[in-house]
Amino acid sequence: MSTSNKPYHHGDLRSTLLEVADQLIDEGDAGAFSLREVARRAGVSAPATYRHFRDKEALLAAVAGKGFDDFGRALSEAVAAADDPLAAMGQAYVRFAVARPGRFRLMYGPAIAERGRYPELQAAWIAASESLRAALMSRSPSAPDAAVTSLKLWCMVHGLAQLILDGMLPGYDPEVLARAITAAP
Amino acid sequence: MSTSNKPYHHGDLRSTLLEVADQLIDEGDAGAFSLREVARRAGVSAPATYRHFRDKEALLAAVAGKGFDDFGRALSEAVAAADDPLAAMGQAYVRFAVARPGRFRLMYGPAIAERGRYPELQAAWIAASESLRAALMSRSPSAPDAAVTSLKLWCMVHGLAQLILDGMLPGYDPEVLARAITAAP
DNA sequence: TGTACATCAGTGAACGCGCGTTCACTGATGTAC
DNA sequence: TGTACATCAGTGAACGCGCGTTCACTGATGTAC
Repeated sequence: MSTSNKPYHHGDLRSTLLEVADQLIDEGDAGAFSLREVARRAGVSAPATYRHFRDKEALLAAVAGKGFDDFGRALSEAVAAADDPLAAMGQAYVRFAVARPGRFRLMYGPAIAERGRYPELQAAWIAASESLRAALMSRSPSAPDAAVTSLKLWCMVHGLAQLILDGMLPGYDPEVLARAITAAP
Repeated sequence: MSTSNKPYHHGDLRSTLLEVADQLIDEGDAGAFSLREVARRAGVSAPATYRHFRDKEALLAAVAGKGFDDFGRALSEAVAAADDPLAAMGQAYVRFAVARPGRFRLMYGPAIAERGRYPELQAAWIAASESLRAALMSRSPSAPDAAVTSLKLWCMVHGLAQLILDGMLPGYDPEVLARAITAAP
């Protein structure tokens, strides 16, 4: 079949579905995401998605995996170019969450019941967590309590992102909050 | 009608619905919550719920409000009895989340689109945040950067709770993590 | 005490909906000879 | 070059489902006289 017969997607359908799903995840209220809507936007029938993903959750897992890829990249880029790697990471972390709340919630939230069922997702998370760890350890890499300090910092930054997304800090600029939180003591 | 005709709930239906909904919110995977299931468990027809709540979201908001009441109470009880109020609060915070993840997610998450539409929920949150604030300020109440320090601590504790619920810290005992995080520096 | 009446919490039936997933199929593409 | 055939990505129809919500109703309860 020629490309002109399928005007709504170019290249392989799998990538198109991923892109569309990645967009859709950030629209409307939570739970508005559906396989059928993804197919509709890709200009394809709903069953066609089953050629590329086992089921709805597998598609979500793929989107989440892509999310962690982007996340890791964003973190390490921010860290690489910064004087204060930790502060840069914190700001990048929060910026990532604020830019795409639905994607962030998908990545961290309960929509995917067992992450262990998706090796690619697992791998993407592990890769991202390496970038994260590097930034978390940047201030005092060899202190005896480095593990606890890292955990504290991660919780702090992650908690800030969550609280902002959940509307618990209304009226504050996320960037300002992120800077305040990650400022060197 | 006599009480014996309605064996599944005692006292006013509104309270029964609240209790049942509060239980249900922590069962199964997210999104399994439905008005119809709540009514079923209360031994009542689905439309009966509309005598007591405008709609599904209003019921959820009521449950969330009750959640914040309990939350605030748990925090201040923990704080009151402790040598180290901050550590006690942190542990109570995490314990609350771990004990009832669904309820915690409902309270903080996006299930209720606009919290502002539910004055009781708003009030419950404000009351709970007072207990929280008291604990957050307990270590250095008059330091010049008390606001930022409080925010940091809140983010830290909240982030830890979220990361545990989201399965990002598998294999660790939540209590131990909470203690580690809130230990005095 | 008895009766007419208003109130109102709860009922059962029905509405329209969109969902995830399955099924048998079609028709284009690539390959073997 | 031509032909028979296998492959396989995508289709349209259909499945069964449970949902939130509305509607006209019933029947018990409380009140006024």
